[in-house]
Amino acid sequence: MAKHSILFSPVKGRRTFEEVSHEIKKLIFQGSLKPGDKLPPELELANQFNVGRQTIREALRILELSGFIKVHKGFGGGPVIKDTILNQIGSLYLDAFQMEKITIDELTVARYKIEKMIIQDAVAFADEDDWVALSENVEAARKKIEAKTIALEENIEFHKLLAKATKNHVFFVLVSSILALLQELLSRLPPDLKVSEAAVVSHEKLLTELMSKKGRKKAERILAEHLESVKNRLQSLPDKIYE
Amino acid sequence: MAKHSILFSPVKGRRTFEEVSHEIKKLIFQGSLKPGDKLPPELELANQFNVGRQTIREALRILELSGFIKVHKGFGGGPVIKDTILNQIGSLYLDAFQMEKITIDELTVARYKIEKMIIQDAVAFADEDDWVALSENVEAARKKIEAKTIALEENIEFHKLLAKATKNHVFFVLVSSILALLQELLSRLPPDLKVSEAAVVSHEKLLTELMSKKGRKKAERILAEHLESVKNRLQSLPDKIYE
DNA sequence: TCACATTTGTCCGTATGTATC
DNA sequence: AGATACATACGGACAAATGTG
Repeated sequence: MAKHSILFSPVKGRRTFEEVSHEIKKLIFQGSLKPGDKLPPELELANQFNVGRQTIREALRILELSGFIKVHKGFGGGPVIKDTILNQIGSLYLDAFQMEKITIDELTVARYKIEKMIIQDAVAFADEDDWVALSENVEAARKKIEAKTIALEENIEFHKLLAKATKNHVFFVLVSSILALLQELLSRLPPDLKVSEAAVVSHEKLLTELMSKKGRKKAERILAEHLESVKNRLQSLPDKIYE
Repeated sequence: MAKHSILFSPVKGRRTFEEVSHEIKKLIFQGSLKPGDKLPPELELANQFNVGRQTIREALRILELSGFIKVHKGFGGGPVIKDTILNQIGSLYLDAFQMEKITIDELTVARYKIEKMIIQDAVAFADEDDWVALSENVEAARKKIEAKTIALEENIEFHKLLAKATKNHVFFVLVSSILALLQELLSRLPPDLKVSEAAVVSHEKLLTELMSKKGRKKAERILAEHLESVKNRLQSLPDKIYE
């Protein structure tokens, strides 16, 4: 028993489906349920928790929206544990950004300032593994471009790897959620190979400057130009995302 | 009709309850549904959308978790539109916090760097209204302290007002979501009048320095000390938030 | 305090759609 | 192509909570 009752979640007024989703979350946090693991089908979950199917379904909706599971239909389907919940935060940000009437310009400015801060910490704290991961990323992106396919995932991943190199998980979460938003927005534009290639080139230059550990100022300039081009691309989006 | 078909959300594989929640979201974004407005009861929603009640309930779960509505039980109850969805992001961050094994230390460092960046923009872009709002905030907090009650909401609000003064909504959303997480964590600690008062004093000093427009360096130092004390308070939290 | 109406919360039975074998 | 196993969705029923008279 803890000294104070500070670690108990409120039970009063807790609905059954909240109880169920909380229990499953707990198993995930404890590591009993790992990414890729399959949960039993709804009917068996209902039996095991001794609740109705509707209750299970509402619990699954919560877990799904929170990003903990993905539900597959059909034979051999059912709820599967996902590997990250960060993308889900991004979609909530998308709603928040819509409600706060955020402009592409504000997004670009904020992203530039935050990522500028991040590359400072990245060069300070990155280890060999980080540089390898970043190099492999631009290499993979380059190969995709040469195969005439766009490298959206790799280009997004590049910025996540930078954030990871700071060794601060908060930056990683913040950048990941902003990037999830960005990916949402970019996915609404028609794919463009040239734009994708330009991004890869920017990343290559940026990485070179960062690794030289002397060209931080130049790296900042490359970052600014890179984000500006993304911004221009975003400008062609319609104002309202919800039709 | 738009030039490209980029503004259509995917309909493929869209489940009915997603369709319903999307429609209601749309009404909120359009302003047809404003905060405080009541949605019809589940059964009538089911009739209006011509779907079953189960479908409506799953749609409501999504809207609830996303922070768009709050559901009240009993007579005169039903779904009510909320005024902000930002707080909801905090609880998702709480999950990410657990999943990504974020430490109090990382949180403090990240918050300091981001808020440092924010006060730079705040002094640059704040107008008279912002300074008035900030002054009124510390005044209200001071009065609460003198009445021997803690000023948690005011102290959280102070940092939101700073972010608002940057005139960049992205910073506001980012800071709001981090603060929502912070509030979640602090609410798990027993209230402490002295700590709350110390925070108010810090805010007063910080504001004075910012308004003098000369003491930015000093303001940064005050901010650092202030966040450090919040950090020390958070250290007493148990490791696992989920019991 | 006591009914009473309203609305959410929960369960069950059944039917349909869908992906895999 | 057909059978299987699963999610999805509908309708009806009752319990529990909540505000009203």
